[in-house]
Amino acid sequence: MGKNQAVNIFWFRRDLRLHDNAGLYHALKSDNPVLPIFIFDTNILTQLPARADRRVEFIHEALTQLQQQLIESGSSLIVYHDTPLNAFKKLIQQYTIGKVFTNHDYEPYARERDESIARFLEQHQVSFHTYKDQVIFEKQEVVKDDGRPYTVFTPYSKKWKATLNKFYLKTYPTEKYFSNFHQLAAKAVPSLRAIGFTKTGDSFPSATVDNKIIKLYDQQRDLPAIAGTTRLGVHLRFGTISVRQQAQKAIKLNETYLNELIWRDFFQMILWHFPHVGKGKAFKAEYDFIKWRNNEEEFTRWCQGNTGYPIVDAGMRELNTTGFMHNRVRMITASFLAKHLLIDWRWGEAYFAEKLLDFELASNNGNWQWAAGCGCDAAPYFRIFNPYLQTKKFDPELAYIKNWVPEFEGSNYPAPIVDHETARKRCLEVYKKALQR
DNA sequence: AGGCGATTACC
DNA sequence: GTAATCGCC
Repeated sequence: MGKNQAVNIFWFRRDLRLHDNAGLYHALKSDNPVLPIFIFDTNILTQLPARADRRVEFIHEALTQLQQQLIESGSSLIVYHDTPLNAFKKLIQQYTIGKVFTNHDYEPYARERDESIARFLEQHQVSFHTYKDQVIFEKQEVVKDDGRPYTVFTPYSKKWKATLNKFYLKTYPTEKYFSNFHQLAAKAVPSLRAIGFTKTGDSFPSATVDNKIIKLYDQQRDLPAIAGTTRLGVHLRFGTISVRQQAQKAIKLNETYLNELIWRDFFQMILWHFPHVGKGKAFKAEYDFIKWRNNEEEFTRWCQGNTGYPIVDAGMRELNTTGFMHNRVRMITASFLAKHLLIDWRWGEAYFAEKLLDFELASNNGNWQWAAGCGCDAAPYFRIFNPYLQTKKFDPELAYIKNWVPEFEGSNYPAPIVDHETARKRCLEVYKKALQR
């Protein structure tokens, strides 16, 4: 134990599971016993606006489960509450470390973090080994014939499907090697309170989903009144399920659902090749010339679900109440903010980022840019959702609206924040002006 | 992953 | 009158 026996480290980040975990598999097959760690990154936690945070709580629950499993293998997770650099400084003092293993993360902050950790480890003669785990294809694995990245989804998805074979969906049989975890006395996972947070009292979606939902996915996914989506986003985000196993199900059960998983790869790929989109820039630079109105009072009404457009308000209230919003309604509310209200899509992106349990930077940013028209393969600027027609198509019985905005027919319900036709024309003018430069 | 107005087709 | 089609935003 301690300094004498060399260990290798497996660093959990957004892959909070023991099964079918690429980096963990390679760690367990390596030359030393594996010490599993997790770092509550204070660089991130101190930026969070509230002390009750659904995502921190989700991670905490996932860690508690990991810990139980690790204890069964005679090992223990070591959880730090610090900056990653400080955590590794402590680790190096305490242990003789040969190698550090972890899985890829494609976000701008994560890339900088991993580069600095790699440099630090190198100075201490520790090698850093990283693996693809959270997507089926990453980086350069699916590119155009000339080697450049795709920026349009449909041809990307065709190449994605053509490239796919069993090899890419193979699960990593980590459980064969659990005896290679470093044996140590159980260490407690610090409480939420110890890392500066409180309970939200919310419950989280299940990590398993009825196959029927996936089978009917193409028919029901656009109807917000129906529980027709998987709600697995958060589990893919934090790796409490494996994307490979999920893709296997999708291939068996529903191609439309598989396409959603491909969108997820697509936006991670876009973020990797075009990191500026994750740093506040439009994918299409000319859209950064749009003169946003940015009316703060209107933004507040949008946030609170008081725009006088029932389908928009229903979505925002679902988000505020539950930390989830149905995807069809995400598109409607996003389009409404950018196009009807002419409020900078980045305000909306930030609001979703704060509220969504399943928040994923790559997908959230990609989809907001899609809705605002400034993304790769985006909705053309002149495609402006009509909230009433969207309601007629996707909530014809008004069941979703009645659930979240029960007063929508009463005299207490606000008049529309802006007339649809007026807003539509205004949007076309403002966008046109910016794009005609 | 649309919507709108005009035109045309059909009753 | 109303549904399908088209060009444009």
